[in-house]
Amino acid sequence: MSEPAGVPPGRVGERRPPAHGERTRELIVRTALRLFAERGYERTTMRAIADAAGLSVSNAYYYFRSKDHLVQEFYADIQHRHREEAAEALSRTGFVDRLRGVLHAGVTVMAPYHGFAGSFVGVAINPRSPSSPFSDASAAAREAAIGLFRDVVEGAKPAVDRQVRADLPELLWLAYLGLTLYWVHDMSYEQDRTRRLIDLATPFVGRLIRISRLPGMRPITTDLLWLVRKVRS
Amino acid sequence: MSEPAGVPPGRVGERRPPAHGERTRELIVRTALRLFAERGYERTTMRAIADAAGLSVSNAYYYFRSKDHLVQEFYADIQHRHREEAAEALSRTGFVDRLRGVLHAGVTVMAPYHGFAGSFVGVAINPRSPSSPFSDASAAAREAAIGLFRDVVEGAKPAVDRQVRADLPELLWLAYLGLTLYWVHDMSYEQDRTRRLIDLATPFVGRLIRISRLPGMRPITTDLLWLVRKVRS
DNA sequence: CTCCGGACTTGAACTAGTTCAAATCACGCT
DNA sequence: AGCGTGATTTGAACTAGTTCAAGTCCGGAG
Repeated sequence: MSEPAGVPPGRVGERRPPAHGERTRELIVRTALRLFAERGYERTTMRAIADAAGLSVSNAYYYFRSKDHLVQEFYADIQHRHREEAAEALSRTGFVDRLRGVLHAGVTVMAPYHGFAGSFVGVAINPRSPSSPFSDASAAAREAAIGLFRDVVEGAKPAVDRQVRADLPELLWLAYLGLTLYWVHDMSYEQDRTRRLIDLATPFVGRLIRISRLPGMRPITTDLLWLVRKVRS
Repeated sequence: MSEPAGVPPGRVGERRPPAHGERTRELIVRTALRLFAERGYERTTMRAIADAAGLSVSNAYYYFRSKDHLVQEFYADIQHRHREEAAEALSRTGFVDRLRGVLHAGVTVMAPYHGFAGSFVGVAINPRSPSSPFSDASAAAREAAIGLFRDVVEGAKPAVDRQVRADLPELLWLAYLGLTLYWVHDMSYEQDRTRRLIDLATPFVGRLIRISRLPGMRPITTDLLWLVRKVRS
């Protein structure tokens, strides 16, 4: 599994001296993303990608160690667009409004890929896969995603209770991963169920957070947060 | 994707007139399971399975439409052994004790497969896969698994609050799926983290259930259950 | 201009899941 | 015993991800 002799042409977030290959690399990504959207992941062969980009298959493999690594690129792209799509929601003030908006933005951005997202998730769920959300390789994308939820929390007015503020972004991100799993399995028209889940669950989350600081609940909240911290990898 | 001309040699739970092929079918399953345990999923090729069982590859495909379908068989096996391993825990009385025991039993049974369980989960998470826990094909296995948690709930003394009793088994099963995901990603020695999570989280679940019927909590519990029902496929 | 090393490309193979058309086998019926 | 039919079985191909060894290309050193 060590890097091939040639060169490791850079992970997602990495910057290197501008080589000529950068162009080719981007061409491959763009072509792959287009074909994924057109025909789905499994039915887009590496040969098809190479053909459509006007290269040889082995050349594509010079830039991406495997088809999985292309998926990683896909995530980076989605992540980026999620941020953009979420901008409007982040201009609101209420915590629940912000959270709901950001979640809907995520669903909106992923929508075109719903048909074959299962394949992607299947790849990503494997701890060994570079595109696993917990892998070192996707550390950058993960930080960005958690950062989005940090914005949700920190920009909220009235401010979120201090006790939970630190842990909440990561928890929300985890919940978002869960929501994605739900979405993948959601076969309703235009994934309406997922939309509805967001609309129903976000006020509930807000309520729980508000309740969490009532005198009677404090010890439970404390214990739960302790559990969460204890259990985090 | 319709059945091949020959015959659909039966889904997991199905009974058919005892054909000769039944033997062969079981031979394949046993061989595959052994090889999976020995070398993992990906490195066990269909050719290797066929060789070890003394058949041709295409013959194996006569009995199993795909490698994924073999995974389904794997789940059925695990499920069965989970039940056996859980027997002792189900002889206890306290809800938390029972739940904890059943969860530990699950982890114990899965342990030998931890190294490559990621591949299995990756296959199963795809809604299209027959081995998805939500698929029609695994309805039987799913019912059995939920049944296990129903036993946990219904056999508990003192009895679990009536309000949540109906929904709890399915929720616990979902939580168990989540626990499995955690376990897959748990790289600690002998998955100790997962064990610890079980030990910490089960009393917590017990506490939440007890609290849920306090007068102040009732409306929240009701709303949450309503949400759960609304959101279930 | 020429040469060198590293960046980039490529066609040909290799592997493994899957399919297919053509056997072969088993067995009840005549 | 001979036959028909459906159940089994098989070798050979096909597809697609991946690897490999052998180039080709390009920019800077001399």
